[in-house]
Amino acid sequence: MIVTRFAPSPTGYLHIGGLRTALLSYLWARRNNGKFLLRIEDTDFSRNDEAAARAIVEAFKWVGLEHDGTIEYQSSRLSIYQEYAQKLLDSGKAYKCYMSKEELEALREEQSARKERPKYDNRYRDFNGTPPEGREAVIRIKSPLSGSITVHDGVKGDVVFNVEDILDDFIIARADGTPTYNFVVAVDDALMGVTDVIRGDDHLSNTPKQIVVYEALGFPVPRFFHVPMIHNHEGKKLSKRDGATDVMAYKTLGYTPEALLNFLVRLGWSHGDQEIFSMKEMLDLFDPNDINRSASVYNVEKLDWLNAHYIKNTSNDKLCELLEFHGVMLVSHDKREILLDALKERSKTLVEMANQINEILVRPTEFDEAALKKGYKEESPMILKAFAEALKKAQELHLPSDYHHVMDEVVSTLEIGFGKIGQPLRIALMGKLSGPGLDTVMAIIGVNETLERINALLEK
RNA sequence: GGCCCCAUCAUCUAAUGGUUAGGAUUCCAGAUUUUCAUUCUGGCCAUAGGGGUUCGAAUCCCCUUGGGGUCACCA
Repeated sequence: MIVTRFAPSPTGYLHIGGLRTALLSYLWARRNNGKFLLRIEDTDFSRNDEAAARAIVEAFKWVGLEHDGTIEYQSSRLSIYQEYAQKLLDSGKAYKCYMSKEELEALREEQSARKERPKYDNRYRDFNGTPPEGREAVIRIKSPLSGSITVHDGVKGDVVFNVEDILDDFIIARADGTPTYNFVVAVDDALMGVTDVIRGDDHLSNTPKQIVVYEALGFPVPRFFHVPMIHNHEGKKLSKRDGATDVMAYKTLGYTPEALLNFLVRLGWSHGDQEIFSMKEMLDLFDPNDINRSASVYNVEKLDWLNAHYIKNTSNDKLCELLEFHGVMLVSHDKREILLDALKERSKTLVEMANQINEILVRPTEFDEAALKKGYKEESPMILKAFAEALKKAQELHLPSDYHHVMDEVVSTLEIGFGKIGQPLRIALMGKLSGPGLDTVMAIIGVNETLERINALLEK
């Protein structure tokens, strides 16, 4: 069975890069009828934040990712880590180190001065004398002193690290007894039965340390997939300054989860020329072994295009529901279908769509100056009056085509071009020169409102 | 700086060692639309540089350059 996990540290919200690795882990687990677990890495109590975990779950819920089992909090697993640290102590694979932070600091400075790699000097590795008084010990694990460690990575291939270059006897438990990251990650992944670790490639250089832990404890080493980072326009790691990095911000901005997930799955992964992936297609096709080796730049232009695509292909019922979040209530509107059919073709985001709906439903309070100058001519009032009269005489106006009919009549009796009536009418209805078809707008707001809006412009 | 990773259009990417280096987004032009948007058609744009290996290299090897990541009693 394939077991994957997403293991964020609770920093306040779900990051867009985190959502990507979560998605990939989720897809791979589901595709194999495996399990996708969620673990909150909160061993650093000074940064612990309850609400952050809830924020992550909320974001998962929004995009539709479901994790299996209960959420594991590392802060509630402390006794487990202590137990395994003790095991290593007992078997002589770890030891207590009484060096103070100050001594460590001094050692590092010396080493840097000599242009050496800062590194613990193993002074307590084989210590069995009496410990110095009043010192709390940290626990260090015995790392190999020579040779190399190879990470077999499904994305990067085999990556060989020279032990002398990167390792020392690193700390697995602090002086206050709390365990450190590289230790707990390995212990938890092993205990939770994780078989495939899919995570950002910023963790690649940590992996040898985790392998040291796996091996010391006799745990099997999982498969690793280190997914390249998402970069910003400057080519740096994505940060808050680069716009929306909080997943929930995308909801506020009017993106659909489908578009966002589709966008993220195509960063660093592809399947031929295919751009549109439903969740089912992702589940059928995604394989972490196909992930690209290189980083990709985060660029929302394609997300906009995808979002427009998904809006166009969403049912009106569903759109209605989604638009409520953006303050638009349409359930009881009798021309709902006409309205949504017209606007779903022309909106990149739900926010845009909501705005366009309001532009139609709410009578314009002012008329755009430039539009008046360009589209409201001397003869315009006469034409609008004629159109208003024709509207009053007409019977049974319901569909856009009914209104179009009336426009056609007026245009041919007055022997004018369509633009002569279209531009002033557009200003009357919308207050500006752009927008959906006039016949559609009139069908939505009805005859009375249309006449009122024409009057409002004439009286101006 | 040490170590590690990476390198195809502006961006996301495709190409069993043999293709006029393909698709998508953006951008530009045309068509459609009373307008704007949509849609459709077309166009611009790439193998970082230098050496090898090979009949043949985007693809394999080496070097250079550029970029990124990581080096804690953070995660």
